[in-house]
Amino acid sequence: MGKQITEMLKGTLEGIVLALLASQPAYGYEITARLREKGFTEIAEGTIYALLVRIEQRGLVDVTKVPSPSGPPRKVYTLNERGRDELDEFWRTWSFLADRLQQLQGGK
Amino acid sequence: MGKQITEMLKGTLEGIVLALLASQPAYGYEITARLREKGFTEIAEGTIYALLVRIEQRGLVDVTKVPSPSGPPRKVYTLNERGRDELDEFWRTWSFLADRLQQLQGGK
DNA sequence: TACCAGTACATAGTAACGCTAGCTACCGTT
DNA sequence: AACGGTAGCTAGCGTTACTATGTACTGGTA
Repeated sequence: MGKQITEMLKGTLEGIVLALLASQPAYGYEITARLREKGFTEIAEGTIYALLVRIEQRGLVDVTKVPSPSGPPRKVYTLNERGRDELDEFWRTWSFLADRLQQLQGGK
Repeated sequence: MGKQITEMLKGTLEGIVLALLASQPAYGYEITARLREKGFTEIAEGTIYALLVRIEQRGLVDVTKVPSPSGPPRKVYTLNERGRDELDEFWRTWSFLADRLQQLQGGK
């Protein structure tokens, strides 16, 4: 895939990560791995860490530091109330866009 | 809607405009109006003109100047071969993303 | 011991894009 | 003359993903 996916991810990647965290808390390295499993093979690690910094600063997640058996300590992110609100809003916005694009794609 | 849609439109707005042009040629002012009809009420005119400049420079459209009965001359944009290729690629990328988001939204 | 791969986090600089806020200009009506 | 609708254009800004690189902890192996 090319640059199109890079631009499309702007605005959606945050929602994707919030959705992952909604199913269960996770740390950065783990999130990157999960995304790769789900088909997002080209997302750079650095992108995820930067995004996590942002959502932490906006107060969408709670953070705890947990020792790792196989490396440096992990920063585990848990979605909080505000994060869930933001995720709801994300799904509404996404649906708005997806509905309209489906119309465009199907009907002439 | 808030800032989420602004970020989400990055990458998709171009595809949306290409899709509009695929159904029939149009000029900037007209495209803005059509978008508003389709529910994209908050897209600024300036955004569309800048986008049209970009896709013209990338050679995705052919341009002809047509006199208007009610104002300055119109720049009519017609999707060409490369534009159609780009649009196909856009739909593939969009489907990739939409499929994965649907999985995320539905299944836990 | 030295090296390396895997794990885990972080950041400075860059490119791309939509938005804000303006501007010019043509036309018909008031 | 003034105004609203039509039509196009642009400089500067904020946000975001990517590139590239660095640090550091652990365990295995040459």
